[in-house]
Amino acid sequence: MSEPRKLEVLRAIVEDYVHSREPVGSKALVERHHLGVSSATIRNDMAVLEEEGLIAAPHTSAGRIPTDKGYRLFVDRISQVKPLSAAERRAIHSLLEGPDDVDDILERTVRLLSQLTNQVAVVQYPHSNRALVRHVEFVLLAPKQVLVVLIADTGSVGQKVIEAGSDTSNEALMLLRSRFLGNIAGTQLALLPQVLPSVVALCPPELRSLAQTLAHGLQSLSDTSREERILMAGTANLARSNVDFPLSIGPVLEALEEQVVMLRLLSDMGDDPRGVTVSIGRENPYDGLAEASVVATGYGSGAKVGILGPTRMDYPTTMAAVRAVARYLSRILGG
Amino acid sequence: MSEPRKLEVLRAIVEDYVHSREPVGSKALVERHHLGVSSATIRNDMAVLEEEGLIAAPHTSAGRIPTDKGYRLFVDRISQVKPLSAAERRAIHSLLEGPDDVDDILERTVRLLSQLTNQVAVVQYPHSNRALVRHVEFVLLAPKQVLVVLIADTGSVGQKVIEAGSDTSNEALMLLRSRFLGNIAGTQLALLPQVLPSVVALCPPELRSLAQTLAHGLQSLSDTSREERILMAGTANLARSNVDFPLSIGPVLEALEEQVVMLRLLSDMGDDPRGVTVSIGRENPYDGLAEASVVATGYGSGAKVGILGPTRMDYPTTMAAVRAVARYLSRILGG
DNA sequence: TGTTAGCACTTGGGCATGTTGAGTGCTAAA
DNA sequence: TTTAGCACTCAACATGCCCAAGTGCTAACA
Repeated sequence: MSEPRKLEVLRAIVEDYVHSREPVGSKALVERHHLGVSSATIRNDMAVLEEEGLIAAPHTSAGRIPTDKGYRLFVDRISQVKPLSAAERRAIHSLLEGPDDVDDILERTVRLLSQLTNQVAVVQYPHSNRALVRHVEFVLLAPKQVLVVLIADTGSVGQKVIEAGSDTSNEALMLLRSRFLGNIAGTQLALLPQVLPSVVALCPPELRSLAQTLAHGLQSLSDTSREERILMAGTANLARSNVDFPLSIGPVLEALEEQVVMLRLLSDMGDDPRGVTVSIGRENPYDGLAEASVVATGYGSGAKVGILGPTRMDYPTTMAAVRAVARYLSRILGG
Repeated sequence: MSEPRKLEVLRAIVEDYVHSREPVGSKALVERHHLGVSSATIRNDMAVLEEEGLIAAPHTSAGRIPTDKGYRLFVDRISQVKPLSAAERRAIHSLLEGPDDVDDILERTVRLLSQLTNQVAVVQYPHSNRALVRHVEFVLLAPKQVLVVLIADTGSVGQKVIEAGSDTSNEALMLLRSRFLGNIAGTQLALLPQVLPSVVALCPPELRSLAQTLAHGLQSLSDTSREERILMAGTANLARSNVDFPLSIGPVLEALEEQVVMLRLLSDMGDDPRGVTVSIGRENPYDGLAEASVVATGYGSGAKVGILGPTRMDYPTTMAAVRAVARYLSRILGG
């Protein structure tokens, strides 16, 4: 058997199966694709493919379906990313051009991506390493409760309520606010952990403890709050794509609800700067996603966008959509 | 037939069906509940109930299942709200006592409620009519782009990016900020629409247009941004509860994703201050929820909490959980 | 008048059986 | 290496059958 034809057969099987949702047999293959050989030859090739673990037969006399490994090879070596249709490009343009809030943009992005791919779309809040401190605000909510607000020049706003060890006055907060602001305005968020201690040291001794608490709050706002959130849309697509045969949708929904799981999933995926990364079926670190694939890529300075869907998905088109959306996102939000 | 027994039969049918998921017949009924009569009598009663549209038979020789109308009567007249178990009370206490962020509290609330009821939990952001303006911030993001931040004394933070008509300087924003702050600090958010115009009028003519834009931004932050958001958790429960027979889960997921739909749904439900409100099956204004019920109630100053699940749910227990959670929420967030 | 026992009737679900068609693997020839 | 041919396998579907659960009705009963 010739190597190129073998790949061609695999490609045909994947495409047909994705399209029809049914195991594909040798005869149907030669009819739909004009490979220049007979069904018997295809059968031989299929036997080899099966031996190599690239395809499998649900039962003795049914067609073959791709295995995770088969999809993997398909994605890595065969499929070429399809260009988006003009209509899709237009959709991306028009939906993402409104120059609004970061939150707004992200929300529209997931929506768009889920509609484009008919899958569940997920986006991580952008990394803001290079963001600078714009403003700091301390608001006294209760005698021992302070709301800490950190505003970056990128337009992202972080907030957190913290507990003060002892009663606090508005005056003290005013004072501390100007101290902090004077010293860290314009500083990179990423550098806060290094800068904050010295600011605390400058504060009057009687406020030192409060300052320490506030600094701690600011720091946690700077590194975690934003980057560790995700947004998603299109969960209804899960139900749609599995209308006939029951992929267990439950575990998938559970995974989607656990932000921690999704975040780990996304960050575990290599950050291939050339293109999108695909994680197929059991390659996923989470058991509930054994029948699902994730297609994701980075945008901006390292955060992820992507989709999640059944292993049986149209990889070329999906990958194209994810890549395109990520590019626009990078452009809009800046590197 | 005696009226009280008829109701008793309906109650028994509902309870058995909720529990077993299977149509319940006359014989099984007399066995499991010690009504003092024979199955034949029950059959007669059932015939009457069916005539009144309270129960229905899937096919000729199967048991009966409650109709929407049957559930309605059950909820309105029969079921008495069950007290929560001690364990459940404890769960509510411990999970909601951490004195954190509003967002934090709400997030934990939906989680708790979904676990308590095994349904999808939904909570609307609290109405903050009585909240006072604590702070206002304008941040220049780009020459024509300003981030408007509004902080209330309740700890809620609203933010929005707006487009300025012409180039803007930091100095101008500084000036406007202090003007605004001086005039509206301490004002009720709900009163902003009345107060803001006069503030704008006080600004220097050359900044009047910008001030107008900013005021508009503040106003939209005050009335809409927070109250029109919802949080939800437990969508995976949808899949679980319908594992055997396929309630079309797709439309429900779609509804859940559309915040607008959910918001309307919640606010359309009467604001019965005495207890929880239930909307059953086709009573729901949204078609996709024809096989679902919503159990909700108000908390704080009018926002809603509730759950969504299949019509075949354990109403008494669910209602108890919703009510209990709402009470705690009111207590924590203050009226 | 309401309740009960008895009985004929309906019907979905389970089961055993038969049939069909798609698809395979193998062999022998080209 | 490819191909035609053929025996074989097996899920899916259909058919017929029986059974159990459940109903509605009628006639007797308290």
